[in-house]
Amino acid sequence: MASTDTAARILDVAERLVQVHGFNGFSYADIAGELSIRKASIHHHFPAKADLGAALIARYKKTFCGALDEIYQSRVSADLKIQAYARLYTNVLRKQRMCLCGMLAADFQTLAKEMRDGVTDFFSVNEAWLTKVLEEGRKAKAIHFDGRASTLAELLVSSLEGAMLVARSHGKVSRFESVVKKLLNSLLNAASA
Amino acid sequence: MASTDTAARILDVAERLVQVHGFNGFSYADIAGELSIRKASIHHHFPAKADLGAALIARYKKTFCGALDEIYQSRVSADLKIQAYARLYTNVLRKQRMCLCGMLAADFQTLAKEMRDGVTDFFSVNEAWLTKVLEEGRKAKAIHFDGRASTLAELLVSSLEGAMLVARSHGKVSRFESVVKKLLNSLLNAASA
DNA sequence: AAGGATCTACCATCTGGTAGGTAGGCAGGG
DNA sequence: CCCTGCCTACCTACCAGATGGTAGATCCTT
Repeated sequence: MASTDTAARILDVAERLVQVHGFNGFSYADIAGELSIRKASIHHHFPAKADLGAALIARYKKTFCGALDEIYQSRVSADLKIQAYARLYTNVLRKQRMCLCGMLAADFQTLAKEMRDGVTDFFSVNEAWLTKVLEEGRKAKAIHFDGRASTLAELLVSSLEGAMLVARSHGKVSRFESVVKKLLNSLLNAASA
Repeated sequence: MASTDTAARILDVAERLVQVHGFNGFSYADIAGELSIRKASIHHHFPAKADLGAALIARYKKTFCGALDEIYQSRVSADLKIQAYARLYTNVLRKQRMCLCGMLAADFQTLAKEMRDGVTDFFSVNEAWLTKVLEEGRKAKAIHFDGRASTLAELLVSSLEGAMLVARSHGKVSRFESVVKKLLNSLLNAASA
């Protein structure tokens, strides 16, 4: 019980540190200090930093997929689903954080293979989900766009990640929101959020 | 002479290392090893890592602004100018690199103030340039869009940076290119590249 | 008693950075 | 013309602190 709890608290702190400072911008000592435990305890739960990173990605992906499922289950039109999707990003940015996998994409070349695969898969899952929603939305005439849904899905993921990245250096969530509104309006012929 | 040369070679290596590994993903020792000089020599030219980073940003910005000027001077329509702008990004990605300031935007929270200001300014300069080109293009009816040009400029920068970020983890330039084509097509009613 | 969880104490290596010295170039003064 | 002084570039050698990681003891719960 205490075990699970500590492991979860380690992941909580590590997740925030990665999202704010990047994977190479924090150390086991930072986590230990914040939780008032020893570095060795962290190594007990996550032997190497790559293990911690992999666990971080797995948990983040699981949570994110849960949110995607929930949005998908909600019986609303496709454009509202996409807007809800974008709101997932806004909520992360509100916490002054970058998307975990977006941040790890920047650190990509320095990551262990297991972590790289996790990051790549995260984006693939996102794109697959969006592709599905876009295709269904087009069929139902809830949204209108030309070309392959998958390309549009890739564009949406790219733009949202990029908007977070740039907005963070401006320190303004409002900038992110106006950009996203413009993005969805232009790409989906959707009503403004 | 030799001075300038060494400093420039240090910047060349450091630039690539930042663009590939991030600002916290390389050390003075990495640069020294690659150039077969000693760490102290690098400290001679750039006393602290933040000085190196600031010089990196300044040089990158200067080069980039030169390219922007050149595009602006070319007497082509606005949509072709925007396409040329996007090609600047493609050329960086072809070298398997992330935009220097895009990468630094990820590391933003760990940077010294001078570097932060440089990164923020880089994006502002880009957005200002795009805003100008977009407004002129709209006036000349070369491109068509609704709303503020500045918002669209912010969207373009965000999307291009994000597309680079995500494409790098997929290792595919082609993915970046198709996304950018879709982006420009959708936003500017422009001819395909 | 056994197990996991946590601790203290350590380690080798790497980090950014400093101190101090050497070699060469170039000015000015005798 | 040569000597002196100074400057820049670069070096060796070093440092304190941080890094990821390990070994082994202790504690706590079942």
